Amino acid sequence: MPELPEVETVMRGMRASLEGHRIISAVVRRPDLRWPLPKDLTKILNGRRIESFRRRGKYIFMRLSGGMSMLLHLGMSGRVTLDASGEVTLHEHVTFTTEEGRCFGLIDPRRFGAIDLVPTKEEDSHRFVSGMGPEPLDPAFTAATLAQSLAGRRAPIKAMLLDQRIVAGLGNIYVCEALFRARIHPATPAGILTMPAIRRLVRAIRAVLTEAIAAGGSSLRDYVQPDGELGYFQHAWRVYGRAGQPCPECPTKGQGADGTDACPGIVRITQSGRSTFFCPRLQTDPAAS
DNA sequence: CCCTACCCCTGGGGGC
DNA sequence: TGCCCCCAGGGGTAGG
Repeated sequence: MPELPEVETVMRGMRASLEGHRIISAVVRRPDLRWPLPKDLTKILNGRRIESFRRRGKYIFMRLSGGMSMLLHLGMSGRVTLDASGEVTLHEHVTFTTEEGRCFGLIDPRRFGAIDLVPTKEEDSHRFVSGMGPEPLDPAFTAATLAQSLAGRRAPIKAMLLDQRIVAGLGNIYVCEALFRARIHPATPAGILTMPAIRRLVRAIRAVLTEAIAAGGSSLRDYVQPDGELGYFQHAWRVYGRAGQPCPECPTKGQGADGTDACPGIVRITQSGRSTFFCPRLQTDPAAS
C-alpha cells in the first residue's frame, strides 16, 4: 500500500527518532513475510548503530554501523510502530529495541512486506531495487527520459506508471491522481502520448507527490505515521475512491446550452485487475474521437 | 520482449 | 447477529 509519500513519511519518522541509536535486540515472531526473513537477522543486527536512512522507490534502507544496510518494504498493509513503551500488538512480526530505550516494529497483517540485509556498498544492486526507474522527484526524471521509456509501448499509460522500472515509487492512488491532473485518459497506449502530454504528466507526478509528502501521506485503513499521527492527503484526492461523485473540476450540472457537455462524474474501471478512477470528460480517450 | 492473469495474505465493509 | 462476496496501497511469476 504505502506508496512513495507514505514511505517517505515513515522514513522521516524513523530518522527523527532512531538515528544514532544502537540496536540491542531484535525479536522475530513471524519470519514468513513476502520472503523468509534472513535467518540470522537477530544476530547480525545486534549491537549495530543506526547511522542513517535512505528511501528508494517504496523501499527504505536503514544504514547500520559495520557497512550493513537493512532493507524494508511495507507491502500493502505494512506499518512501522515507534513505541517507547514497547507494547507489542497483533501482527507485529518483528520488534527491535535500542539501547536508548526505544522499540520499533514492523506491523503487517497481509505479510506482503519484506525485510532483507545487504552490504551498504551494494544497496543499489539488491534485487529489490536494481532495475528500478528514476526517482520521480529527482531532476533526472524528465519528460525526455520518460518519453524514451514509453516510446513504442502499447500498454495503457496507467499500467506503465505502475511499473517500477519506468519510474519508482508510484502506486495505484498517485497514478490515478497524476493522470487526472495531466488530463490523460488512463487507457491511452503509452507510446502514442504527445510530448506536451508527457510534460504535463511529469509535472503532475511531481506536484501530487510533493503535496502528498507535505501532508504526511494518505492515511488508509492500515497506514498511519510512525508517531501515530494521521496523514491527511486522502482528503485531497480528486478521483481516487470517488466513483459516482462529481468531478471536482468539471462544472456541476446543466452546463452548456444543450447540456451535451455535462460531466457524468468520476468513473471507476478495472485495468489489469486493479481499480482506476478518472473523469471521462476531462481525461479524453483518443480512441473515442 | 511485451502484456495479461493470477497468486501470495488478512481484514473490513456492504448486502442479504 | 452471521455469512458471503468483493475489495484493498504491491509485486513476482507463469503463460499466451
